[in-house]
Amino acid sequence: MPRTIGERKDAIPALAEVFRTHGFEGASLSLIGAATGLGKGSLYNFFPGGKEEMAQAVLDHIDGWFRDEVFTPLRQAADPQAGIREMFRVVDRYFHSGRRVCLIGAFALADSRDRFANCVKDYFAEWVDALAVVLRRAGMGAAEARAQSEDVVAVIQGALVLARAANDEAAFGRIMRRQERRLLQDLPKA
Amino acid sequence: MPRTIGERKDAIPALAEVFRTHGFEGASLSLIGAATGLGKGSLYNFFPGGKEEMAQAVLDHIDGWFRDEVFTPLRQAADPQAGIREMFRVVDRYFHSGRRVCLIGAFALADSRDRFANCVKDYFAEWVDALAVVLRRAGMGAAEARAQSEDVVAVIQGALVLARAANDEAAFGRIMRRQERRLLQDLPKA
DNA sequence: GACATATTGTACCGAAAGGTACAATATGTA
DNA sequence: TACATATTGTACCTTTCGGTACAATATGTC
Repeated sequence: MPRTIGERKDAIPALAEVFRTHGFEGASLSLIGAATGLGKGSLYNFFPGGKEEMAQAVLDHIDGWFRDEVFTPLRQAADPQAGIREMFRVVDRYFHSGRRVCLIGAFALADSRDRFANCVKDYFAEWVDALAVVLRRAGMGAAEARAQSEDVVAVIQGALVLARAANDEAAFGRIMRRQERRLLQDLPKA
Repeated sequence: MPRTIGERKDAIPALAEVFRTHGFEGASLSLIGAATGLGKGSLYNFFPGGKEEMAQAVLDHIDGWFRDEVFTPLRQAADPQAGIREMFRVVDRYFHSGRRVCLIGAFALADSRDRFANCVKDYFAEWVDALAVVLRRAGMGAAEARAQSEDVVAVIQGALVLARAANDEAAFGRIMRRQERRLLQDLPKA
């Protein structure tokens, strides 16, 4: 039954890049067409809801990726310390060491936030929550775990802003490494 | 000589709000007209360069404001501790305790960064630099002062992202207060 | 009041936006 | 090969975009 000349999900990485680079408003259908190599026919075949559905698909994909590669591993880490270290490693890789922007963070600042409020909200809430879980498992009190998690997630987003503003990818790595060290130091001694 | 029915600078706060809310691409001339109460005639009379000049004027205004109210007071604070506390107070007020977004941070994430690269870059560089100056004056080593400053500026930007993403203004205040406390604690004892 | 200059509203422009319609084509199944 | 379905390119639609032209008006100076 499936015709499978192209597939909807094949377009998602290219879509993500376009939205990351130009934002929701700035990502015109002609840019999207160029980036994905798809004409309007295919685009509206795969995403009948137009741009909004395309962006939603990208957000869902990112959500899923972070759940599988970051949040769940964090929550289930056998060794909390190792789990935290792994989170920083994976996140650094995901953001291309600061050369890549967080689409959800960018959407949060623009008025596209209202359009995708649930996704945007849940993404950060889940991240903070997962990190808090592993910190508690490392022996930290509930209140401090929550506070530290909020700070870490915030600083990661801020580091992306700073790195891109200064056009200095190295800044992202510096900030991430310092944050990792501080967080591990603040862990109760085993 | 000046006709002074309206004035260019009177439009800047409204312009800033529009760009903050909708981003550069999203701020259409009709939105701008509605927000400022000015028709195209006036708009292009005051800003012959169009949208780009309007945004540039807003960025310049923000730059100047932060220089006068944040950076210079920081650098010249008689008492470094008090200066730092004052910075957090002024910044919290400026961002309406997290209800208001940082236009320059938002521009940094969007592709408007390239258009206004110098402004965006200098804003953060100056902030980090001014904070590092006061930290050194408080007795901190040069390297650590720089690192701490970078972290603080990053976390402020990240806090804005988080607060807006979660639609939870209180988050901004929480993160700011924790950061202030941590920074003051890390100061060398007098 | 007359004049030069600043300010403003309106009409208009070409280009590009997002989206729709649909005929042409490719594919898998029988 | 014939058929049903999925995919795709093209032409086209309306609306809005940023911007320009310019006549009308308001203002200050003399």
